[in-house]
Formats: sequence, structure tokens, C-alpha cells
Amino acid sequence: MKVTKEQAEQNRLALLEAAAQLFKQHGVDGVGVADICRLAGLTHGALYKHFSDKQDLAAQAFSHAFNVGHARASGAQAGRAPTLERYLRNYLSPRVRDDPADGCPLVATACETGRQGEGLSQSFAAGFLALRDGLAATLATDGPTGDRQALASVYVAALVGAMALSRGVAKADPVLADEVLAQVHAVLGAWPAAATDGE
Amino acid sequence: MKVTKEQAEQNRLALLEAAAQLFKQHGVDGVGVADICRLAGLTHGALYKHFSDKQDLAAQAFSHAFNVGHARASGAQAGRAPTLERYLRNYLSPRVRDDPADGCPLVATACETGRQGEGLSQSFAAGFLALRDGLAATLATDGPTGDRQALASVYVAALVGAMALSRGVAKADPVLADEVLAQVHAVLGAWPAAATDGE
DNA sequence: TGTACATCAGTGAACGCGCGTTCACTGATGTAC
DNA sequence: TGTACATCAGTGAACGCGCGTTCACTGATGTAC
Repeated sequence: MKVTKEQAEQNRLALLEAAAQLFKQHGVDGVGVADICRLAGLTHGALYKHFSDKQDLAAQAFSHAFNVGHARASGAQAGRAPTLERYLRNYLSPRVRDDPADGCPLVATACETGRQGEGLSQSFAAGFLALRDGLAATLATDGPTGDRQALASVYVAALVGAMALSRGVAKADPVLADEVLAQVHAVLGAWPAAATDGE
Repeated sequence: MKVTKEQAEQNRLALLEAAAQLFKQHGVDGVGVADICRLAGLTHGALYKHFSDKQDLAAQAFSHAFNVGHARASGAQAGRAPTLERYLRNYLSPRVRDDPADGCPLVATACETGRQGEGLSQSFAAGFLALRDGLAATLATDGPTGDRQALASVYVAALVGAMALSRGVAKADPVLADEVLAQVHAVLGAWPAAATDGE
């Protein structure tokens, strides 16, 4: 049965939301399209009216999730740029570690993006650049190499890596998992680059 | 048909090697047990004479791959401890990025370990601790928080994160992928903690 | 050393199941007149 | 505004396929005598 344009667009968004949540929780390879459609309240056939295939859905869901999260994180009060401390708190929280669906898609899909299609890689690269730029703007000084962008790359890498490591060890050693997040938070917040940070 | 004890042990190692290689390339969820057994030169039934299930194989293959790689990286000449620069070169090389089978299992499975069983998480945690200790021993000074272990955690997180990010953007933007590795290499090698490094 | 036989690593057919994708069909929407 | 009808988002059965695991069987190994 046909459906109003507004309803169709709403269904498309529901598919994106459901896909983003499940992909972040279980990985692209760990979720079936039927699960996604069920969570969105549709049957699996409908998916192919909005997306060409699972890879296309993954790429668009990544962009959607990143943009939503980025807007929420960096613009609670519009125009007020977030501080470095705010980035560290958002990224390195144990709550987010234990609930990947709430976290950044950059962390959730970092290791498997290389194994997926080029579309997802493009969304991933755009997300990385946006996060790196956002972080660079919060840094008080240039890094040891006199290159603020390079320093921001290190910060993004450390944030993503710390969360991935924390999640990886969590089942075997929850104490270590918390320790890693706390250590990286403390060190990244205390570097000279952050010393003159306003907050 | 039965087989000599030596042959059986050799087959077990072949399964571990094949599993490590394929898991690193395609992820645990991205490889079938039949593929692993085929690469090891056996049929899929044989696997269950050596490992209780796929999760058990994943956990043991991780430990095997990590120990082999760690020994090779840190002990080419036995007793000679590797320098920080050596760690950076090993971990952040574009060659390893393009051939995950040759790389560290910590990077390859970081993001998906949280979704797998507790056995893999235990192997993963042991690998993380070993790498963190190895790196801590190469650092010339404590970090800004006066805690050398915390600084080593940041280094491991940055190495793992940088490689994951580089692999993620590689398909969409190969130049950016190389840039990230070079930037992280430069910054981590130039921190005060590395300033008095011997090499 | 020679023989009889229990052991068990490896084989390959079979299991039930879920995968991604296709497609003929449905029927409310939205448009042309 | 009222009517006829083309559009197309959504449905659900069906496709071929590969998944992880089980199990009856094979036959060389390795041991007990």
C-alpha cells in the first residue's frame, strides 16, 4: 500500500536510526537487514525502496549517526563551541563504553570500516575530519611538531583507541577498562596543549 | 584416519595460524570455520577435535598471533629491548595498514572484541597489558600526570586508534590515510617523554 | 621383535537456520482532467 | 469540488547460499602383551 510522502520520509529516518543503533552495537557484519527493518517497524522488502543495498544503508546510517551525535555534542547551546574537557568527558565516559548504541560511530566501526565498502569509508573519513577539526579548535597550543592539526590527529586517535581498548578488555577485566579511560582522560587533559584551556 | 602426535600438533598450529590471519583480515564475524580449515589444509570437522568452538579458536588464535608478533617485534636480537622509535615504526607503517594479516591482532580486533566472548576478551586484555608494559619501558620520562603507566596507556591507545583510523579512511582517501600515520608518528616521537630516547 | 587391538585425529554428509536480495502483488496516495 | 487512474511505498513468499556444529565412520597410530 502506498503511503504519504511524509510517512515515507519518516520511515526512511526510522531505518537510518535503527541501522545506526544496531550497527554500532553489533557491527555491520553482525546485524541482518531483517533485524533493522523490524526495529524500524517495517518489513525487509521496504528497505530496498530507500537504499540500494546493505552497504549503502551502512554508509548513510553512519553519516546520519555522526551528524546527529556531533550536533548534540558540540551545540547544546548553539554557537557555544565545546571545550577540550567536554570532548574528553563525552568520549571517554564508562557509560558510553557500556552502551555503544549511544556512542560515536567512529569508534564503533573504526576497525571494520576497512573491510566494508567505499561508501562507508567516505562517510567515515568525513566524520574523522569533522572531529579532528572540532578538536583542533579546542587545543590551546600547537603540538611538539608545531602542527596543530597533527596534534589533533593524535587526540582523535587516542580517544578512539582508548574507547576501543576499554570495550575490548571490559568483559575480562572491568577494573582495567575503567582505568584505561581514566588514564587517557587525565593525560590528554593535562598535556601542555590543554594547559591554558578555559574551562 | 589417525595421525602421529607430531602431525596433530602441527595441524593445531596450522589452524591457529590460518585463524589468526583470516580473523585479522576479515574479522571474527567475517570468516567461516570452513575457510579457516581449508587454509590450514584440513576439513571443517577436524577443527572441533582441537577447539571447543569458534569462540575458543578466536581466543587462542589471538594469543598465538600476539605472542608470535610480540616476540618478533621486541626480540629480533634476544635481550635487546626495543626503542620507542622501533614501536612507532612497527605499528604505524603503511605496509602493515594495507596488509592486516601481517599486523597486530590488538588493532585488527579492537572494536569487535567487545562483541565477542569472554575468552577473546581475556586474550585481548593480556595482549594490551603486555604492549603497555613494553611501551612504558621505552618512555624516557613520566607523563604530565607523573604516571608512566598512564602515559603508556595513551601511547597504546594512540597507536591502535591511528591504525584503525588510517585503515578506515584508506579506501576513500589514501592520502589522508598516510597523513594520519605520519602525523601520529611525528607527534608521539617528539613528545617530551621521548626526547631523551636513545635511538 | 611380532602381533592384536584400542585409540582418536581427521573425514564428509547432514542438520536447522538466517543471510541479502528479488519480485509479483497490494492498495492508499496524489494528480490529471 | 468530484472522479478516474497512474504511481509507488510497503508486503511477504521465495531464491540460492553459507553459516556453526554434530556425528557415524575410517584407518593409521601407538600400546599391551
